[in-house]
Amino acid sequence: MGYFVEAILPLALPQTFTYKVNKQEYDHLLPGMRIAVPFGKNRVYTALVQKMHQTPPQAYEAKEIEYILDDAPIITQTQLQHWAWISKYYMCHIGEVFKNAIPTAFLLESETWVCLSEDFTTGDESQLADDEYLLLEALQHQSALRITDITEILEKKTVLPVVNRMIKRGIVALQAEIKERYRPKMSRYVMLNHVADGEQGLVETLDGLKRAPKQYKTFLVYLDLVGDEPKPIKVSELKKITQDSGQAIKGLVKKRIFTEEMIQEDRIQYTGEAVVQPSQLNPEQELALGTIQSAFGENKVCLLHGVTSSGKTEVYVQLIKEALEKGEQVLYLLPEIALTTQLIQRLQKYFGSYLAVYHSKFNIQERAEVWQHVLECNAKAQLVIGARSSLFLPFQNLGLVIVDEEHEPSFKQHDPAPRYHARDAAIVLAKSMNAQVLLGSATPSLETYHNVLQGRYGLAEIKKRYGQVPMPDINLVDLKEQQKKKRIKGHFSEPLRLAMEGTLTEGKQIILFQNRRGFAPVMECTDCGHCPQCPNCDVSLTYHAYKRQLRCHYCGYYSAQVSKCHSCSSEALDTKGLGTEQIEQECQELFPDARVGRMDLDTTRAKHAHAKIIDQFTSGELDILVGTQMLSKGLDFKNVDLVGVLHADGILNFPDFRSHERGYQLLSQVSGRAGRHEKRGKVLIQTYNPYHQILQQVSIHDYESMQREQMYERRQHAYPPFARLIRVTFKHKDYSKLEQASEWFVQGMRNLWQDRVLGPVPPAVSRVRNQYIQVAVLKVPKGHDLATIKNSIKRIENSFNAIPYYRSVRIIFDVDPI
DNA sequence: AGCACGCCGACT
DNA sequence: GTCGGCGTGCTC
Repeated sequence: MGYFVEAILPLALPQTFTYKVNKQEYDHLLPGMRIAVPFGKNRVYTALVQKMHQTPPQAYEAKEIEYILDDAPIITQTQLQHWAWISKYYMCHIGEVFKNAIPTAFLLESETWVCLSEDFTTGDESQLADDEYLLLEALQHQSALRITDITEILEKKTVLPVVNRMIKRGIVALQAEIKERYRPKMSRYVMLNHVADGEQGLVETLDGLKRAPKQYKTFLVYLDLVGDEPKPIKVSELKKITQDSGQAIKGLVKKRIFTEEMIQEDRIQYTGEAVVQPSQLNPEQELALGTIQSAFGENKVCLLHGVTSSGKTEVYVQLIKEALEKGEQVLYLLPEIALTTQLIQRLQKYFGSYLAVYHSKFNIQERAEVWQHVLECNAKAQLVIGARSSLFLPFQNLGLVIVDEEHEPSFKQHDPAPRYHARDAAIVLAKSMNAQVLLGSATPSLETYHNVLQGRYGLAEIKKRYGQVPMPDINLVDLKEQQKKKRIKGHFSEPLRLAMEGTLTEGKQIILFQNRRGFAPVMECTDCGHCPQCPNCDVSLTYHAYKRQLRCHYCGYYSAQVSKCHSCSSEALDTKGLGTEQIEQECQELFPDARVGRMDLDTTRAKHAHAKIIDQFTSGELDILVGTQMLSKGLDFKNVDLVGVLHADGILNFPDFRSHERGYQLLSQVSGRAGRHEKRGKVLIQTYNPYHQILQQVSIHDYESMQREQMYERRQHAYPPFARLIRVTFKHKDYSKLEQASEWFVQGMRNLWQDRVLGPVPPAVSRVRNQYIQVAVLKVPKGHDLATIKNSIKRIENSFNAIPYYRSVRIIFDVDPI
């Protein structure tokens, strides 16, 4: 007898682990609380209590827990069940779900510290080796050192033998310390003091500052930055604009015109109250709302299929409002790229302080805070808007889930495990909590649409744009013909150039869309055709003009630009291909007076670069914006009249069964950026194949035909939504071992499922970070029991791992891969 | 997943 | 002879 706890550790291990607790701890602990537990020789992990019991383990002696971290569960029972579902459905370990689901601030990490032993006395240093002496000396200056510090001090990789020798001789000792990972980043902000508030106050204040020109200027800049509502402004930002050394601000604080406060970064945006009542719905929206509500009445998931800028958000707002009034929690899921300040500010106007944002870009304390609010059903986070991971928040009283841009592939987590689809997991979660689910899109995924056609989901449609704005006028430009007539300059056809010229003269804005960085320029030798390759991955290096470097997009490898061909030593090197950078340059050459901006992963990796470019574009500081797909989501630019797609074929011609569906979605979404207000927008799509079905369908906004044709194809070839896929990826650095091993595994699968197994084949990029890759796919037709099949795959994996030679090959399962 | 342990080649 | 590489096995 005794008291035990089953603990989930944040590791990719199949089982839970059993620890011993005393009676008192046993009475206190509940499933969902965190505990610190010893694991292995020298480590401590934050684990989660899965359940309590009194059955001692047979095969080993359970260790005691280190201590308890919570007074109450931070994970609900429902959530634990949902985690179990995710780990089973997506074939991953529960520990991986745990690690991914929880804000990192909740996962303490143990760190081993080395310090001088208590019974060490100076005097016996004489027999020490050089590095031992170095370590001792370092410890006499600093009381404790991390292993990584020691690695630096001794300038070698393996320092543990040295440390161990010294432990044996009683000179040093180890300390395991648990530390909180998080340290909030505070910045100084200033805000208008209440005294100076109001029109009257402002005038008086300005009068009072007449004799302090620097302060006067600073004050004006502040007013300019805040706009109508008083909010704190970062001191460093203010300083930068006013070129102030800090004296002026100090003066203003001293005069009590400003108040000073330290505010945590990123937390600033969600103050402020609801200021606007939701607007009246138009008849189409009203109708859609009714349909949605009746689907909810039958406890059905409902799809809201509304064309771009049909005002789907207003319908959401209505539903959210109703749920909030009932005191229910609401989760609003969006793809990461659509989580822009634009949308958040808009929702904030309606819901004010009920709104919380949960998103990986926010700091970990902020996330931990939202977590707490949700757990306590606090009104401050009654409405959560976030990317896929917000699915894991500890909702207790969830009433409504909205999955906006439901078709977006980024709802599926790719790496690391759990490789879950947020939309699908949200539907499962909502079912278990009796919450309603609304999926929204202008271009629904075929999976969802299939469910609609089958009658499983309800369907509400809005076919008109909001406020009588007509759908954009989409034209296809035949590049082949243009080429024949020699009308192409760079990558711009004549119609596109003319349209751009016209738009610029009218003072309107242009968005140019160039899909994916895969088309980034590669260096090529014009003599022998050689093109520099990444030494670690199976891809060509791409040329980045702004740093004059060749870079690998897969592993980050880079080299200075080469001046000679490695293969034939010729100096005739040229960049070919089509990247956003090159388009930007060409734009500048064609329209020297236009102000051109660019947005892609490279320009926007820096923290606020993204927002800055969008701001510049919105405020009219830029005329032309060149970018990748991140431009297609959630942005509402009022002044854009023209959208140009430079090379549509690149979107349609890649070898994936979803490429046509994806192409339709992408092009429709991008086109939707044109003419969102008043005037009818124009879209020009350049292509070598203007008769392509998908392009034709895009140009007349014919989702219906696209859907019907694609469904037919999918049914013919037994692809989703008519079958489920399970992808198995194999990775190893030894190519021939990988080949043998994957062949062995796939043979095992083929014995059970014959020709429904595809592969193994190397993927498009067959080596990344020096690891070779093979991929196999199993098609599971609808009606087969997925759980049984997964068990069989797991059994094959077990036999596979029993073969020592194969065991080092990494196997990754991806259920419903995207 | 980490991380220790143990075996083997390549350098002082 | 030690250093550092990598394969193997274990973690309650």
